[in-house]
Amino acid sequence: MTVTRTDSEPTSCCSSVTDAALSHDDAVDLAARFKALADPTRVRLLSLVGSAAAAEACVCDLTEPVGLSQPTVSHHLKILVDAGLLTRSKRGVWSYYAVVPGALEELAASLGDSGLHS
Amino acid sequence: MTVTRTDSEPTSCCSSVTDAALSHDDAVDLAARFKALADPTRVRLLSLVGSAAAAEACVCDLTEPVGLSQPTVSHHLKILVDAGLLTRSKRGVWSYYAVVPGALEELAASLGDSGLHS
DNA sequence: CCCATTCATCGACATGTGTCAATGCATGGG
DNA sequence: CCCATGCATTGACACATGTCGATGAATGGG
Repeated sequence: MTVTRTDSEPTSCCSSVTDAALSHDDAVDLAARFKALADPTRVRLLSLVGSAAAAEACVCDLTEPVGLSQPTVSHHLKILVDAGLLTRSKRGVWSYYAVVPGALEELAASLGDSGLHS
Repeated sequence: MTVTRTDSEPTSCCSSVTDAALSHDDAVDLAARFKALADPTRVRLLSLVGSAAAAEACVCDLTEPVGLSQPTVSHHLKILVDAGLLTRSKRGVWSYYAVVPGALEELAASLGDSGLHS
């Protein structure tokens, strides 16, 4: 449940938080993605997947570094996938997670590209 | 309570999430700041304050746009201040809030400057 | 065909979070 | 000196969230 941000192309293209007063819907959309990053475990998982040698990682490689149970790790990974920050590709018995290209950059742009004109 | 991120200069200077595996403490620090943005009301408040004509706003100017009670707005503003995203300056009976210069840009850098080398 | 492995889902629990009404606390005007 | 005003704090409540053990589902090997 939660966000289920299936795809939904960016509701507004190039607005940053402090550029103009955000609409209610834009604020909801932005906050939903930030909420996915509002947990140390998920930030760490994103970091682990993104910095992996093969640019992807399976759950079995992630449980030990974060020190949590497998169901909990799967739970966090699902949240990151639903937020559009990770992708999941199942090959054989393994589920490989990878960072969505440009997703973090887009989020960063929504945050602070207002600093570019200062 | 919550974060009480009084100041604490950035524990790590120039690391982005997907650059290398974040340490546990770095992940906690990053997630704490993202948590402040993990609510639509707070994103909206940040937007309202940042886009205000005088670059600052008092509580009385913010309650009506977000459609919440005054205590709730004060609560959210306190969270944003504790996260180091807003400053509060009291003049007379009014409390004026302003966006901390560079705070959002720094957060954005921690997020996605890894995209610059792609 | 059976079993081990990998992962997702479920149910349950403690804790955290957003919200409000009521109250407290300064400040400034009469 | 008293009172109105703007804001912060408190207490309370419903709800969301992180975590785990147990279970289910799918794949691949013997």
